[in-house]
Amino acid sequence: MAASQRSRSTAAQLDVDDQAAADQLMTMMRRPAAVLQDEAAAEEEASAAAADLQLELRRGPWTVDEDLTLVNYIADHGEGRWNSLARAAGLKRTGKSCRLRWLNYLRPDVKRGNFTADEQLLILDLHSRWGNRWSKIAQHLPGRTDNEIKNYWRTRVQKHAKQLNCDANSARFKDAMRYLWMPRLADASQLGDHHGYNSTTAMGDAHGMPVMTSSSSDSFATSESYDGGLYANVQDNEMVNGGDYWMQAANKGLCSNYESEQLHPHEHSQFQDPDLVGWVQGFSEGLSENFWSLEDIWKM
DNA sequence: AACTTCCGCAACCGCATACCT
DNA sequence: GAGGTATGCGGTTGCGGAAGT
Repeated sequence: MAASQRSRSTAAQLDVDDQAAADQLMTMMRRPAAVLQDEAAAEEEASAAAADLQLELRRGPWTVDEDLTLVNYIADHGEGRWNSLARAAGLKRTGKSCRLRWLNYLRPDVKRGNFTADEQLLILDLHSRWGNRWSKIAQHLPGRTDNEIKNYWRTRVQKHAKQLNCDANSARFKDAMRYLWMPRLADASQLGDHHGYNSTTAMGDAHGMPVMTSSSSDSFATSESYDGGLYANVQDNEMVNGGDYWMQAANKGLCSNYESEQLHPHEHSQFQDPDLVGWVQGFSEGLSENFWSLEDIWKM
């Protein structure tokens, strides 16, 4: 779904009448969260008893008012202690629900919009190493949530795997990713295209907020934990072309299962599974030219 | 125009782990 | 160490809009 498309949670309730509330929400979301204050704890205790009376909990999509309440409360009292926070804020939601809403949607630093080439490349690389460790992967994509990455994987990557009649976790599909998809993403990255495919048209999100399709250069520049990784190579513009990119990636041990001479598919068709040679080459001739075009990759 | 199918994503659920008393 | 609670994580669901017929 395009970044500009309204989210499910707000599509139903965000009409003209809600615009003022949405504007207020926008403003609040930009406020830095204050540290948790001691008096807040006292407030929470006092309100907990009263809140016990209102046992009916809301579920489903969040309203703008609920968002506002949550953002306001966190701005004043900080996040954490979600169950008591939910009660103290007067939200008829579980602490879990509040936490999820905040982390996945309301946090000021949540980046929305399509994944850039860098981000896609990083996701593919990290997933090949860690599997479905979405939270761990998300730690290396500033502003992206595990939920978003998980959805990306399920809707885009697995869709292509399905079209190829193979499992997304199969060695065959991983090879296709390594030898066809990732090099092209790396090339795109080298060309300086750090924006999502439809970023130019994604001017606003569900709340009318500007979609943060900031360049990955900006966002990744602050990543400190992924040292010496694939991303760092891309960001530092150390490599001039895809070949150098993969050579250096290999030298840094980033392509775990492959020797450096195996890394460039057009020069070395030495696959983990010999049967894959013809299979992958098939994609490089015929179908793959369309199937694995950069545009298709962006669209995924 | 009406209906159906497909797709993307927010939100929920269950479980595991961490933390506190 | 036991029990209870809070938090985090990954899998799954279901809604709403887009696309297709």
